[in-house]
This record gives sequence, structure tokens and C-alpha cells, in this order.
Amino acid sequence: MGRLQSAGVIREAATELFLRNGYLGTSMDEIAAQAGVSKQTVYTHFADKERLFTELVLGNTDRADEFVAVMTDLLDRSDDLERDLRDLGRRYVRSVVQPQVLRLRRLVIGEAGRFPDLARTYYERVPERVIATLASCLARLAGRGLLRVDDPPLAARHLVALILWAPLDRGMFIADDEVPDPAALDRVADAGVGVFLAAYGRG
Amino acid sequence: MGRLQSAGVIREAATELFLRNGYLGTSMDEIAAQAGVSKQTVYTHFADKERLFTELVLGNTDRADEFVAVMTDLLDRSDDLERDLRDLGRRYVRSVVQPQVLRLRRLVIGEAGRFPDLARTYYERVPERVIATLASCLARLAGRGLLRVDDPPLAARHLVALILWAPLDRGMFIADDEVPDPAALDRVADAGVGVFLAAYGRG
Amino acid sequence: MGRLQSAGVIREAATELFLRNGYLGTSMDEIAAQAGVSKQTVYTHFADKERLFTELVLGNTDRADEFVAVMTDLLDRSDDLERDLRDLGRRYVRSVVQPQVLRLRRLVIGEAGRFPDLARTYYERVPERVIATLASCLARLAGRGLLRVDDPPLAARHLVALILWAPLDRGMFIADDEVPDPAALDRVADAGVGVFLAAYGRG
Amino acid sequence: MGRLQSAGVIREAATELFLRNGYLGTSMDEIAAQAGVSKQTVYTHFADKERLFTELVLGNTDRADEFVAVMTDLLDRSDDLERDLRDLGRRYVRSVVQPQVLRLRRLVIGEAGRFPDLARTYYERVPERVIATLASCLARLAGRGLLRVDDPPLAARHLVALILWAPLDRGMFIADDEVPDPAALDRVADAGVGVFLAAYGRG
DNA sequence: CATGAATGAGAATTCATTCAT
DNA sequence: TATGAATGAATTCTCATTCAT
Repeated sequence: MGRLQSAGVIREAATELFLRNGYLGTSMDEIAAQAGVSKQTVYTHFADKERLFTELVLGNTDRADEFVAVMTDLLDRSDDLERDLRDLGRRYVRSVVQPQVLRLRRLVIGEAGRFPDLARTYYERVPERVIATLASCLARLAGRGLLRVDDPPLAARHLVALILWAPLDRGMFIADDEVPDPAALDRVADAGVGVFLAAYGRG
Repeated sequence: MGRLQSAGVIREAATELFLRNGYLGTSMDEIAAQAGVSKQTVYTHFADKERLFTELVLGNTDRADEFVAVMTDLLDRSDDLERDLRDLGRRYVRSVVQPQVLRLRRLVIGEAGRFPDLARTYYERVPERVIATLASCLARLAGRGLLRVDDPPLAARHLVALILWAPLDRGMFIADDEVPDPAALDRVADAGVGVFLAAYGRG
Repeated sequence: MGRLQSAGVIREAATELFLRNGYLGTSMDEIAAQAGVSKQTVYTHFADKERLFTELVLGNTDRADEFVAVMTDLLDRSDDLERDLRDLGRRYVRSVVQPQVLRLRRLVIGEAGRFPDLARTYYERVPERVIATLASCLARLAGRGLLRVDDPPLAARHLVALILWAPLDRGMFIADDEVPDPAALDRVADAGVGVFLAAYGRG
Repeated sequence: MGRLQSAGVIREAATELFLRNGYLGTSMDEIAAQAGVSKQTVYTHFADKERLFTELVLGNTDRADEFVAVMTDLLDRSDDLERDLRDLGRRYVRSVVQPQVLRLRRLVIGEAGRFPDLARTYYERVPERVIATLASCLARLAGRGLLRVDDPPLAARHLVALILWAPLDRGMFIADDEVPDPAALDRVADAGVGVFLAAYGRG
């Protein structure tokens, strides 16, 4: 088996186990067994457990990339802001409540004490990045006269909070695998957008 | 040393260690050493590590009691809603960003996979309890004509989200011990209340 | 099994194994097995492998005590110096070529790179201590007019060298368990004393 | 890279590491890394770790050759024995206290239990060879009437002991890299020669 | 000749838990 | 009630060595 294959298999196995059992709850033995390689092969590809862990976590941050692109596209060319904000909110909420996403968030939060730099980097690369991009979009929308926004980052945080809070906060504590009902999620997102527009809409 | 003293000392020691190092990251040896008792004494008072852990976590949920009482008192006899909502928001945000509170939240979230029932119970006893109480208060305020609220639980979630989201989300990932600047927290809370009133206010 | 028993059994087992297989060549597993206790019991009594090792080595340095006492006694009340020096030389050589003694010397020398402080301490407590005591004795003998000694420590080194060198140097490299022929050892010691007296004798 | 170059580089790397960290304390990985070649290349040139080790140790025994030649030359054509013995003693002591030489001696002694044949061979090729050659020289000097020597090997051992003992015994245990003060070494050698001549000199 | 990938065995150390006193 | 001693299983990581290319 070549280098690429092994590394990939190990990555998959380790990701699954870390997400399920946490950092300390996952042993290098289990990872090797799950990947079907010897323990030493794991160490050939990843210097130690810490680096394997951080590499995996940070390797999962690019999922934010697509969302940021979609968001920019959607809002910058919007000609029906309420419709497009709802669309955005629904997409956002649905992506965030994926079990994999929730598990990763729980993992990073739970290990923030042990890996403070990792948690900070994750925070900057994922949620903060979305907020910053959204703030830019809102500023442009305000420039086009479609919103009244004095403090774009603050407004962005409010929009995200209104859309995500309820399902995300719940998702942090309720760790089962059942994705919430999509219709209910849509209602949550719509209601959040409604409040946002009531406060920031053109009036 | 009597039973009560020992149990208390152990509880303190274990709480500190669990909050700092997590469930798996804390050993019964460390707890005994930190408490200044023998390991066997720990086992005399707490059947095993799991029960010690869950008992400690659930023993820390009554901190929500006071807040719920304050909230009810404040809102039910309000004669200046904006002022009192701001007061409430500022108190809430300040209490939530206490390092101990953030650490406990991180701990429960991080162990939600290993202790799903514990996480669910914590969720119900702390954040959901606040939401439910707040929803009642908002309903009564609507009854008094001070707010326009169709769905009180939803409105409660919105208010909490607007007030807490930014500092709490940050606090989940940035695990240092520096409490945010109180003035900045006040501004965050005030801005959240502002958005809430823009959407749900009588005017 | 009580604390004292366990510690003693572990000490014996570890001493034997370290002397036979060296520091790195001995595993904590082997020590526990040889002692008939669990590995953790070894760790209960000795913090780690290094401390177990150093404690054992330094615990074996008091064997020099008796010899130093005998030497002082013998030389300080000597009324036939040649006879008593020969007696001393024979005792010395015989004690030094004991397999246990040679093994310990080899062990400390071989680990001098890894445990420089241990080697230095051993050197000071065993060979240097004998030299210092012997130097005092020789000085007193010179004071009694029985020897001509300008530099007692130097003379002491010469005497020790003349007596020990040949069997000890051989014993460092030839590691079998056969003790040299006692008669041959006596001749070596006697010859060494002869040279010493030819150089330092009264004349 | 050709066979010769690789082998040489590996030899150098392994020698340095074995001398510094011992046999078990040196891994084939470290040797390969230090040599800048792959581990497999090490195994191409040396069947296994044991053979690499023994080959290196025995490859370092020819350093005795030169000294033996110098000694023979010096003593066999001596016309001022005291001067030439002192010269010899000073050279000998200085060569023996070289850090590399002391490290090799410590290494062979420390591994005498694991590699008894290697230690024996080293002993025969280095110290015993010097003794044997010196014994011949002393015998010839006695034949020329310059010394009174009944048992040349014994006399040779005495001379070597008187010259080397103090610095060499110390050098076995004190493993720092500071070479002793040359002037002090000269005094040690001179004093040893003095005692030797007092016992074995013609006068 | 040289390499990167892989292995099974074993290293030191720590774990939660129990037993005898 | 409290303890010190003890355990068996598990932890991360390294070892000397071999295989396919």
C-alpha cells in the first residue's frame, strides 16, 4: 500500500474515532486497527497523536469555503433580499446541524482547554470567517440602500445568532444522530430572518 | 476527618480538576491527591468515577435558579421595559462569560458523546429552563401590552440569542482566563436588546 | 505483602537484573516478574526506572565502609608493616574481584554517560574514599618513621595501583564468573606491596 | 552514493552515536538519520546491529599499533632510561585520557556482559598488547643491565599501573569532556616512573 | 545500491478499581 | 471511616528488521 493510500485510510479512521470518542477517548491502537494498518504505520505518517489530531481538525475547516462563496454570490446579486436571506438562512442552518459538523464542534470545544491554539484557529477559520464575509455582504447591501446597517460585523452576528442559535445550542448538548425536521429548521431560519429584517430592514 | 468534610473536599478537588482537564484527563489519583485524602476515601464517598462526575456536573445546575428568580422579578414588575431588558441582558451576559461557567459548558458539551443523558439533563436544567422562564415573562409582558409576541418561546430564544451569541460562542473556543471587558459586554447586550425591541416592541 | 517486603524483593530482583543486563537491557516488566509483583507495585515503591536504578547503585556503596575500617585498624596499630601491608593488599584484591563487585563497577562505568552524577558520586564514595583513608594511614605511618612519604595521596594511589591494577583491569573486560585463583591473587598483591616498599620503605 | 562512501559515513555516524549513547541507547534509525542515508542502506552494509557494533569497536583497536611501535623504538635504543621512560609515560597517559579513548573503554566495559567475546578481544588487542610489548622491552633493558627485572610481564604491569591508574580510573567514572591539565598529567607520569625506577632500577 | 513503507514485539508509564488492615 | 499496597489492562511511543520498488 502506498503512502497516499495509507495516510488517507488512517485519516478517515482517526477522524471517525476522534469525532465519536474524543481525543483522550481514542487510542492510537484503535486508530491503527480501524485503519487496518500497524500502529507504527500510523506513526510513520503522523509524528504523534497531537499532530494527527490537529491536522485532522484543521483539515476539516475548508468546508467553510464553499458556504462563504455561496453566501457572497447569493447576497451580492440579490434582487429580492428577503427571499435570498431566507434561502441563505435555510442553507446555513441545514449545514450546521449535520451530525458530523456538530460532532466536530463539540470536539473542538471540549478540547479547547488542552488545545487552545487549535480551538482559536478553528474559531477564526470557521465561524469568524463566515461572520466577516457576511459583514461585508451586509455592508454592500446597505450601500445599495437595501438595509440600514451601522455596524456591519455586529449586524452579521445578530443575523447568525437569530438563525443558528436555537438548533446549534441544542445540537451541542443533544448528541443523538437524528437530524432535526427540515421543515422545522426552515421555520427557525425564516423567523430569524424576519426579526433581522424588522430591525435592519429598509423600513 | 468526618464524612461531610471529606466529601466536600473531594467535591471541590474533583470539580476543579474536571473543569480544567476534562473527564478522561482527570485521574482518580489526582483527585485524591488534590483533595488530600487517600484514593480509597474517594471511592468510599463516590461509587465510581462516572458517578462522581455526573454528580458534580448536576450539582452545579442550581446556579440557574437565582438567575431565573431575578429575571422573573425584574420583568414581571417592570415599568420601563427597555431599561429592565437592558439590565437583564447585562446581568445575563456577565454571568455567562465567567470562566467557571464557560468551562463547565465546554466540559458538558465535550462529554456529550460519552454522557448523553448528563448533557441532556444539563441542557434542560440550565439553558432551557432560562428560555422557558423567559418565555413566560415575555407572554405576560405581551398580555400587559408592552410587547407583540405571537410565539413566546421563539421570542425568548431570539432574545437570548441576540444577547449571548457573540460572547458565548467566542467563549466556547477561546479558553483563556481573561474575562471580556465589561463595557464591551454591556454594549453587546444593549445592542441585542435593541434589535429585539425593534422586532417585538410595541411601537 | 507489606511495604517492606515488597520493596526488598523488588530491590533484589532489580539489582540482579541491572547487574546482569545493564540499565537499558533491563525492563520494568522483567523486574516485576522476577520480583513476583505487578508492575504497578514496582512503581508504587520507586517513582521511575531512573530512581530505582540510582537508588540501587548508591545503596551498594556502603560496602566500602567495612573495608575502610579494617584498613585503618590494621595500619594504625601495625608493628610489622610489611606483613600488614601484604595482609591489607590481599584482602583488598580479593574483595575487589568478587563478580558482584566487578559487575557493579562495569555497570556504573558503562552508564557514566547516561548518569554522570551517579558515576561521580559512586567514584567519590568508593574508590576515592579508600584512597583518602589510605593516604591518612600512610601519613601516620610516615609520622611514625615507618615510611618515607612526601605526598600521601599520591603514595596511596601508587599502592592501590600496584595492588589492584592487574586483576581489576582484567576483571573489567573478562566478564566470566570464575574468580581468579586466590594464590595468584596473593602473589599479585604481595608483588605490588614489594614494589611499594622498595620505593617508599624506610630504607 | 557508492558503497565505500556510504559505508564510511555510516561507520562515522554509528561510532559517534555508540560512543555517546551506548549500544542499546543507539537505534538504527538514529544511525541512519545521522548518516543521512535510509535505514535499509545501513542494513545493506552491515548485516545487523550487533555486527555493526562489533566491527566498529574492533576497527578502533589499531590505535594501539602506533603506540607499540613508538614504545619499542624509544626503549630499545635508549641511552638515558629515566628520560625515555618519562617520555614514554607522558605520551601514554596523554593518549589514554583522550575523551574518545575513554568513551570507547567505557563502552566496551559496559557491554562486556552482552558482548563477552568482543570485550575479551579488545582487552587482548589493546591493553594486553601494550603490556606484552612493554614486557619485551623491559626484558631487553634488563639484558642490557639497565634494569633488574625478574618477571618482565609483572614489571610491565607495575609500570603501566603506576603511570595510568590515577587518571584512567578517574576517567572511567568522570565522564565530562574536559581533558585533565597536561602539566598535572606529566607529574603523574613522572611520579609513576620514579616509583618504578626505585623498585626496578639498577642502582 | 538505495529507498520509503510497513511490521510485530516490547518499551516506560498510568489507569480505575479492590483488598486487607 | 480511612488507609497503603496491590493489581491487570491500557496508554503513547520506539525497537530491529524486512519487503516491494
